[in-house]
Amino acid sequence: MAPFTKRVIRVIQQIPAGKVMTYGQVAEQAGQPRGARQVVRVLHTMSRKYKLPWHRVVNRHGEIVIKYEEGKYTQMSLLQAEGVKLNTYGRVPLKKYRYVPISKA
DNA sequence: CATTTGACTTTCG
DNA sequence: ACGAAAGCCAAAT
Repeated sequence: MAPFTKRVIRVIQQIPAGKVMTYGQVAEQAGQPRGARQVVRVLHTMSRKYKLPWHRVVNRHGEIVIKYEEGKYTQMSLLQAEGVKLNTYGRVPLKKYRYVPISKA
């Protein structure tokens, strides 16, 4: 697997409960600002084998973007279970919940 | 090897 | 603020 993929995994595992990151942010932290789609792929592939908090990753508006309705509900539940409130439009207020990593390793 | 495929992002109207 | 179109890049086919 590409080193980028590994870094993506590590970044995702570093997201604390009750916080979220955008796909773009994760990609950026993993060293590839344009790699949002690869982050998506990693989530798909690895969330089965590794235990990744895929539900803490949303699109740049804090929206739940998942392709299947069931997945959306799942993610909503998990987030709310961690104390994340969704606004009227069903979005996560990134202003409050966006996780900003400090180290850049 | 060429084409398709995304749980995305940016830009333009 | 919203929708459409183009851009991006690694994996699967």
